[in-house]
Order: sequence, then C-alpha cells, then structure tokens
Amino acid sequence: MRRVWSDPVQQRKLATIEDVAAMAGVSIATVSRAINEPTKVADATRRKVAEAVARTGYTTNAMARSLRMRRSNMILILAPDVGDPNFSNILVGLETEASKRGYGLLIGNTQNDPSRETDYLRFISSNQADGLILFTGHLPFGFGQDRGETRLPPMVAVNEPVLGQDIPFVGVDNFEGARIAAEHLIAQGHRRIAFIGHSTSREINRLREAGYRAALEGAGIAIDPRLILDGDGTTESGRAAAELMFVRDALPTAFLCVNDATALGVIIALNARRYELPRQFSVMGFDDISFASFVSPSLTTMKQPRLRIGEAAMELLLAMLAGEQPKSREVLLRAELIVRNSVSRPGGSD
Amino acid sequence: MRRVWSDPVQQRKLATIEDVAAMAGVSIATVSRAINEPTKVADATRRKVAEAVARTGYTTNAMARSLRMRRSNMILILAPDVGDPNFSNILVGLETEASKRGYGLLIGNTQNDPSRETDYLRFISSNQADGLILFTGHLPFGFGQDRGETRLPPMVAVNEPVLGQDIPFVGVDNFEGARIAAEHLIAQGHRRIAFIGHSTSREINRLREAGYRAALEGAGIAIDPRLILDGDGTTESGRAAAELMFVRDALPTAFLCVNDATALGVIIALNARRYELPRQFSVMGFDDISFASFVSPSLTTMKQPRLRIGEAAMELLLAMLAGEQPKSREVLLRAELIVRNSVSRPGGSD
DNA sequence: ATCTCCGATGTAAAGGTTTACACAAGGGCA
DNA sequence: TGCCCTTGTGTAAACCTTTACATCGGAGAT
Repeated sequence: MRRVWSDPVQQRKLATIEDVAAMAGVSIATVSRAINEPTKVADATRRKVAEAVARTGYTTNAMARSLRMRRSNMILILAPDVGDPNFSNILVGLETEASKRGYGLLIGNTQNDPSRETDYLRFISSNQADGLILFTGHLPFGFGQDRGETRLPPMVAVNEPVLGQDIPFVGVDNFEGARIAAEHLIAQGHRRIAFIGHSTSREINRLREAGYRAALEGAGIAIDPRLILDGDGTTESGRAAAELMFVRDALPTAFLCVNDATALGVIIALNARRYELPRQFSVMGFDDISFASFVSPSLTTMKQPRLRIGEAAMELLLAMLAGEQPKSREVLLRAELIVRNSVSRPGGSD
Repeated sequence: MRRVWSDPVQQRKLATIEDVAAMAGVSIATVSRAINEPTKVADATRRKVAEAVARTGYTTNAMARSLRMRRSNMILILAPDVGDPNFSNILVGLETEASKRGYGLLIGNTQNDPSRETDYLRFISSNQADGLILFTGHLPFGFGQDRGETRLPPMVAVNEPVLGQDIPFVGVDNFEGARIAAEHLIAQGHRRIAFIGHSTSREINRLREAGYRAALEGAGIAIDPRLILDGDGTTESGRAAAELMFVRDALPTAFLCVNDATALGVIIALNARRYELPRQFSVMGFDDISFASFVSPSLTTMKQPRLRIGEAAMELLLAMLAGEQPKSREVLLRAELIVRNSVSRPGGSD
C-alpha cells in the first residue's frame, strides 16, 4: 500500500526562484523578470532561465507573489444558495471568463445568514480576494453600514441588483422580459392575465410586474388588481396562489408567473383540479430553469442567458480591477422567449 | 455619484500586526500569540491586545500567514461540470463543513479538458490550496503519470472513485442502491426488467449494473442480455435506448435506469408512444435529481444523500490534512428508495 | 578619445506573518 | 542565600516574491 496521502506536510521542498537562479547562473531578479516581463531580458538569458525552470519544476509561489503584489488574483463569489440552479449556470460563465484571465474563484455560500456573510468578508479584508461577485442582492452584512466611510472593494452584483449603493449590475432585463412574456400571452388572445409575483426579492419582482403592467397597458387592457397575487417564489406558493384564484370569483385565462418555480406550482394546482392545459388555462414562467421542459405541459417561459450573464459580470469586474471605468453601471441582457406547450389561445375555459 | 469602486488599489493601508503591537505597547510576537495561542499570554496583555485589535480593525493578512505557514486553508474542488445538479448539492455539503472549520473553497471547472485540469494544478503546486476534492473520476492530467514518484497532495474522490490509485473515496453505495432499486421492482412483481446503463462513467455504471444483476439472481431470475442496453447517461440516450427496445422483439415490463436523466428519456419515449405509465411500463431512476418529482409520472428513484456525501468527504479530507489516518479508504453512504408514481405492478402491457 | 545614453543585470528592501531561541523575573525549594 | 524551573515576552530569522535603484558595458555621438 503506497501511503500517498498520509503525510500532509509538503516533504520534498518545492523549488524556489533561488534554485532556478542558481542553476541558470543569474540573479533572482533576472529570473523573476524572465518569467514575468520576458522582453526585458536578453534572449540568451531567457533561454537559460527557461531551461532551469523546466529542470527544477519551478512554479512561482502564489502566496509570496500575492503578499508582495498585494493582489491575489482571486474573486470571491457570494451567493445565498449554491445549490440554486439559477446560480450554478451563471457560475459556469463566471468561471470560464475568470480562468481565461488567470483568476481563481472562491466560493462562499451564505444561506442569507448575516454571520456567514460577515465571515466571508475576511477574504476581502485579508487580501485573499481582489473582488467580489454578489448574488445576494444586498451588501454583505458588516459592510458599509457600520464604518461610515469604508471603501467598498471592487464588486459586481449579479442576478439581483443592490439597491441604493451604486454597484454595477449585470443581469437579465427583467422589465423587458416580463413585457415580452405578457405580450406573448396577449398575442395569443388573452385579456385576463394574472400575475403571480414574489416579494422575497423585491427588485426583480418590481421590474417583472412593471413589465407585465406595461404590456397590458400597451394593449389597452385595464389592470385588474384581483388578478395580481403575491407569493414567495416557491413552487408551493405558486400552488397556493392558484388555489386562491379559485376561491375568489375572478379567474384569469392565463397565468404569468414571476419565475418558473412559481409557474410549476400553478401547473400542479391546475393539474390537480383536472383542468386540461393549455386548453383551459395558459401558464408562463420566467427563467427557464432545467425542469421547465420536463413538466407536463412543458413550460413556455423566458430564458435567462445565464452563461453570458456570468461572463459579462466577470468581464466587468476584471476590467474594474484593471482600473478601467465601466462604460455603464448596468448591463442588461435580453431574455429569450422559449415557446413550449403551456400556452395556447384561450379556449374552453370551464 | 460616489465612485466607490473606481479605484481598485487598496488606498487606506490596512492595519498590520505592527500597528496593533505599537498601540498595545507589546511586541509583534506577543500580538501574534495573543491571537493564535491565547493561553500563552498573560491575561492583562491579552486584553490590551484585544482592544488594540478592535480599535485598529486589524485582520491578519492571509497571504503573509500562508506564506509563512506553508498552508493556505484552501481546498480546491475539481469538477468536470459545475452546472451539474448532482455536483451543486454535494458542493453545499462540502462548503458547510469546510467553512465550519475555517477553510475556503476554490472551485475549478475542468469540462474534462486536460489542459484545464493541468491549469488548475498550479493552485496545488503553488501552495494556494492544501488539498483536493476530485469529482472527475481520474487524476488531473499531469499528475502521477509523468513524474514517476510525485507525491500526491491530500485528496478525496467524490461522486466517482479514482481507479487504481489508492485514493480515498466518499460516495453513495452504488451496488447496494441499484440492488435495492431492482428488488423494489421485483417486489412489485416484475420479472422482465431492463437495465439502461451508461459507459461514460465506467465505475458507477459497473457497480449499478452489478447491483441489478445481483438482485435478479437473488430472485432466481435469469439475466436476459437483450434487456441490457448501454447509453451515455443523457436524456436523449435514454430515449434512444427505449426506442431500441421496441425495434427488437424483447420488451421488459420495467426499466431500471442508471440515472434519472436516462429514466427521463425513457419516460419521454414511452409517453410519446402513448403508453399509460406506470400501468403499462414501470420506470426507475437513480440519483433523485431535482426534476424527478416534476416529471409525469413522477419518478420513483434512489436518492443520493448528497449533502452528507459532501460533508463526509470534506471531513475526511480535513482529517487527512490534520495528519490523521483515515479509518477506511472508502466511505459508502446508503441511497434511499424514494417511491413516487412511475412504478406499479406489471399490468396491462400491450 | 571622451561623454552620454541605453540595455541588461544585480543588490537589497519590502510585503506581513509565525516561531525558534534567548532572556528576564519571580517563585519554590534545598 | 543560591539554584532551578516556569511563565511571559522580545528579537530576529524565515517564508518567497517583486521591483526601485544602482551598476556595468558597450554603442553611438561629438
């Protein structure tokens, strides 16, 4: 049995820049330059160094480098729920872009727990991360509020904007997306369209509801407040909202839901009541999360360009780290209408 | 407009241990001890230091600390696909346990690209990470094979074991899980049970197929090789496999699928052929990924204890880092049978 | 022939910790 | 009283880079 892992302590000392310098017969400064600024070094020297690097297997010690340069080439990702499907796909985009530029990703799962948010701040304040991607929709607890004039580190909000803090945001155009969704329903002939929102993430909800209202007004349809319900964004709350509609007297012909999870709940409620979908009721979601195509009927929804959101956010953050002024404080990407089978013309309702 | 983010360079220099020492009127060594080994410091001194720390807002610089101590308190997670739902839930467990013990998580998305795997090795070889969690089922490209006797860093395989490398593994008991699944079908009265596998991750497939065979043999059912098909683990391959069954003459009454994605494909194929499920065919999956409960019929499957897998893996890795000998080289957790609506007694087939 | 300038390289400081070792003071014991 | 041991603290080295500044030759200009 080879006990490969049993000794956690690095045994064979790693080669340092000094070993390389000795082998190449130059000073450590020259080695450093040969590696980092090759043009500043004579060709012959550069070759000698390159060979010594290869023979020693030298890798520059990231800790020493970071200590000296005061930057770690790490980005901290702060998210309330790492398991959220919406998160993980954006993460792929973030990672792609970051690793392309030599940055690493450090992930922090806060579960909306203030103490965990504070906890992760140490990565920032100890220089272990140069910048921050925020999924949480608010500044980490312990920032800004306590010390009056704390400088905020470079950061970009994603998924949900941070209100009142002048923090660059990259995300989907929620207003426009919801308007397109509602217009799709209207184009199918629906006039009585419900909106099931969720107050949990206020800003997203506000924008999507605004898009819904804009579409209806644009089509000359009066807003019926009885058709606007509020949930918390979960499947269960969608189900409950649909049930509530039946208890009241006012029924819609179509449900526009603030997100796919809610839409799923609505579908479950309608299926349970033995309605035939989409003939009797149309349902639309927003997000296009993975199960959207597997529900029955498969869900017509607005697709968030998650990969591109991640890439764009990271690109923006890295540009900020490089000292560039971002062109705009908000990058909005268009949501794409995905037509599946949960929407049709209003027909034999009841 | 407050340009909070516009200057990426840390402006106000952070307090160092020296500032604290000066304020408390002690040496830096004492400050360090007061923070890290409080018992070795007199009470009065400790209080002075604590106050100075509070007043300066001192946080120890992680880079300097890591440089000196040759350990970073970071764990690198190497996964082929960060967006995979199976991954993200294990990640939550990993993160919970790691952050509880003061470790950070660095994530690397390799997309099974050897060059990206090699790329991420720099985190290990430059001391930027102390240990490694491997989702990939193989050593990162560039490890082991090239230098004959390279010491492997402390690592734990998760999800899929690494063959022939004596690397500790934490995961679900695939053999046992598949056997339980098959036995569940047998208990419902099925005798002709198909197994749709996938050769992409060989070891997982091998074990699950073995569990299937063991169950059948245990019940005295002869294995019919025409009922064993191979796919690649995707929904599409599940669909294709089910279609193939219909082309051939041998039909099962139940499909045991190597994973939920495959099972979903089978369900789609059967639904498309207008069979009534589960009356005419039963279908079982494995994994219990999020959409399993939303498919129609909802999927009976074996649930992987993902959270616990993550926790156990991290616990093991950290123990190894602390120099402990792991008790066993393999931690197998039981999969749990989740009964939903895709399985019933074999009935009116055709 | 001298001066200037430039390119290539070396020297040494700085970045912020932890910790081995030395040292001082004080208490207990012979 | 003298010695030893313990407890608490300080000094300085080590961790490994990057980079400002100095130095040194040689080429080109006068």
